Amino acid sequence: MKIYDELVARGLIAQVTDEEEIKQLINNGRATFYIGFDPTADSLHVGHFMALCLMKRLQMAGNKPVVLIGGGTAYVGDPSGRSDLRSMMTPEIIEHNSNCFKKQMEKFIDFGEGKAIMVNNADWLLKLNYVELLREVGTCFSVNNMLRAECYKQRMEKGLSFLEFNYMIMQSYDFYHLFQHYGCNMQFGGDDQWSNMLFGTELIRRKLGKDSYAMTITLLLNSEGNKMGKTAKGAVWLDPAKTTPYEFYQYWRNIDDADVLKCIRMLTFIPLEQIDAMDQWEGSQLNQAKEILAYELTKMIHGEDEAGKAKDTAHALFTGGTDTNMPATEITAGQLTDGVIGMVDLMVASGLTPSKSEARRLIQQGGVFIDDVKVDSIDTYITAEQLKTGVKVRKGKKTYHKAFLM
RNA sequence: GGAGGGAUACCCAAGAGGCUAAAGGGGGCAGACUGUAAAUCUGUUAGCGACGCUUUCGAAGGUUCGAAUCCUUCUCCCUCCA
Repeated sequence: MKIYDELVARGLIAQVTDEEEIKQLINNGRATFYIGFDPTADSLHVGHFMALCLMKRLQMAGNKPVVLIGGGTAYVGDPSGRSDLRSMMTPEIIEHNSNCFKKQMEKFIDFGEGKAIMVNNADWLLKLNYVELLREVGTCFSVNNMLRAECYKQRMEKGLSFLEFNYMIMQSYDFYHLFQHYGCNMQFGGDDQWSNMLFGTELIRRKLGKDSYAMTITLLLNSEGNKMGKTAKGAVWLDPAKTTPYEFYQYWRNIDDADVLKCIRMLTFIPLEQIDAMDQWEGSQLNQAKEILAYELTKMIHGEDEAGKAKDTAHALFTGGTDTNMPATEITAGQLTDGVIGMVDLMVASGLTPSKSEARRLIQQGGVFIDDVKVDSIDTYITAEQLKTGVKVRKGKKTYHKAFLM
């Protein structure tokens, strides 16, 4: 199966400008394509991961990826998919985030000689002169058309600042720049980028009279139509310091039935025939599929060792065994009073609850367990002896934490 | 620049001098049921030395025994006119 058909079969492609042409280009490894990543945080998240996977797949098929770090566009801020103004980032933060992105990407994409390149649009965008830019590309953009773009429509009611309105022009300019200087003839991105990307191809056509192509990746939505990779606490990060491998594993392990196969198809490199076989799975077998998904993804991001550990830990915890890999907190002697620590304080010390009030509430509702025995009073105390061997604190059904005394 | 409207907890949204730590919904968390899923039902959802105390209704002042509610100034947002 050719790469393009595989992408379609995996459900990765959302929209394309010229299907035949794009098919030809990528199937024959003749595309030089770019995907932009704005450094809005100090770690990549699941959304970026999809784009990187696509990049990897295309690279394996002989195409040349260009990773564009949006060090310049981050100064402006993309209004797409946002209902309010982004807070402006300082140059220092942008710089820092860009570096973090770089490091994480190098794990996925082979930046070897001639294989792929990484560029930063700060290198050309920040040098632009306002009036010169207006004269160079200003006539190529119709405000009427821009306002019709989906990404702005949503903002017409809430308000859209001129700063953000210009984001599209910056992104279009990037494509134009890369087309000229790096022979980049294709742009990929999330589906929310579609209008920004189209204006890029339009700019190239008007300025250079050449064709260029754009393709968007399906947004990873769950069965309820919300973006995946987000939790109440924020994004699911790829940086192990922000989302531990175990948490990462658990995120996928706990996914809805309805979303498992879709995720396996879109995110893993498991051969399609194998995935098609899983399509029939139901009930407890489908539960197995979640484990496969969680393991595969954790392996890709954190490596085989970490994935194995996460899996073992999960098995041990959920089947009642003991395991040393669960998140742990060290209690110091100073936190003890008369050789004991109150259950409420222990909850807070281990980060299981943000406040004592919440810890109390949780205990009163019967949601806290020590070594799998329900804690039935907020006046429960844990002794130094117990802590020396380590106690397993469980909050609810799924959150485990170990506390021990050094 | 002018005329109106608005800002309430994680989000949406009621409240218009004491009965309000603030209705309702969403989301989150926990319990029951389960397959570490979904759906459903129940509880809970500011903090703390906890039948009490402290902080919280955009910000700062003021009136009052008492303010999310009344007054003054300021900040931000929206709509209409220019």
